[in-house]
Amino acid sequence: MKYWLMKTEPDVFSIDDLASRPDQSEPWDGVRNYQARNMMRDEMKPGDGIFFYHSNCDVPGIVGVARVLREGYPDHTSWNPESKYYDPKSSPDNPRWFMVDVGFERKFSETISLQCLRSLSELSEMPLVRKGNRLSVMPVGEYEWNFILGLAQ
DNA sequence: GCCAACGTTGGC
DNA sequence: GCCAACGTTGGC
Repeated sequence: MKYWLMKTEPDVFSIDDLASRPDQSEPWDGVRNYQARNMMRDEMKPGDGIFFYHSNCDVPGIVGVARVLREGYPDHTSWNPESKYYDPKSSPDNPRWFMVDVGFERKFSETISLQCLRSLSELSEMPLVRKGNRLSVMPVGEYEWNFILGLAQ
């Protein structure tokens, strides 16, 4: 089992949105970055843990835990001309973009802010706290996973 | 294959 | 809103 961190802008899709879905799950569509795609297509497996991260907001940080429910499959929004995620180079026969299904697990009582994560030397190896990291899906080590869960009590 | 121009991300 | 960092595009 592996661990991940997935970023989302809460104005677009927040952990509360995930929790209030009828089945508390959501296809993680719209990722248009090759590194992130490769992880979703090739590496993420059902049962893997996900830190749910809010970006571009008042207090950016980890707000809870989700779980991979379904491994990578083609992101159909990529061949829908009506979608804002449309990519003319993607088609059902030759899908360019992939997504996973994500399920709600828990919301932390308080956001573990990026500022807090940056301040902890134990987490200095995380890609998240490295300067200029823009990946919306990134792996989390088992040590960091458990350490951060400890912060959340 | 290089690299300048351009677009996007995301913290601040 | 600014801007640094980084990814993508496309001319050559």
